[in-house]
Amino acid sequence: MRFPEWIKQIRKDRQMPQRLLAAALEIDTATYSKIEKGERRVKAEQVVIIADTLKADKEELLALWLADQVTAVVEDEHKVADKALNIAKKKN
Amino acid sequence: MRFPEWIKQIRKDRQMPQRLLAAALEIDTATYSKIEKGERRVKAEQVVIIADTLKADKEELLALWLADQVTAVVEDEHKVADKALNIAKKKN
DNA sequence: TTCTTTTTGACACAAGTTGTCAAAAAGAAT
DNA sequence: ATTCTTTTTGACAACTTGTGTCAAAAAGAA
Repeated sequence: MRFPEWIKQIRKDRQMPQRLLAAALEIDTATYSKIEKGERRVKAEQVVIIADTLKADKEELLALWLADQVTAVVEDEHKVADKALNIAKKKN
Repeated sequence: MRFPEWIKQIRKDRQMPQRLLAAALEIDTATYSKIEKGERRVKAEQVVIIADTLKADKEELLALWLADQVTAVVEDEHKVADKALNIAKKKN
C-alpha cells in the first residue's frame, strides 16, 4: 500500500475528518484531500506532523513515505531498477 | 563513484573534449561542464546519448545514473533523521 | 432534505530548473 | 611567455513544476 492510501486508512480507523489533519498541517482541506489522493507531494516534516496527529508510528510512516519516493524515481526504469538498487545499497 | 565523475572519467579515457558531448546533447559546453560537476541534472534520454557518444555501456550508465537519483532521495531522508535527532536532543 | 465531508478544477504565486552568454581560469602546445 | 583550446564560473531570463486557495460540485451521513 502506498503512503496516501495508508494515511487515509489510518485516518478512517481513527474516525478523523480531513479537516483536523489540514489544520495540523496548516493547509486547507482541498490541499489535504489532494495529499490523500496522491496529487500533492508531502515533505518529510509533514509526514511527522501527520504521524503525530494520527498517533501513528512515525518510523513506519516515514519508511512508507520514503519507499514511495524511491518508487517514483525508478518506476519508469524497470529495466535498470534492480541494478541501480544494488548499487545504491552498496553505497549505504 | 557517482554518475558525473563517472562520465568525466570515461570521457577522459576516450580523450574527448566536452565540446563533443555538448554538441551531441545540443547544449553548450558551459551546461555540459555543469553536468560533469553535478550542477545540472541529466534526463534518461540524455544518458543514452552520452553513452552512445562515449561508446560506453548504456545499461551500466543508466543504472549508475538511476542509482544517483535513488541515493539523492535517501540522503534527503538522512537529513530529516538528523533534524529529528537534534530536536530529540534538545528535549533532553 | 439538510449538514458535513470530500473532491475537483481553475487560478495565481512561489520555487526550482534549465540553458545561454560572457568572461575568467586552467591546461596544452609551440 | 604567448597563443590556442578547453573547462569553469556567475549572472541572467525563460521555462517548468509545485503549492495552496477559492468556489463549487459531488458524495455521504443524519
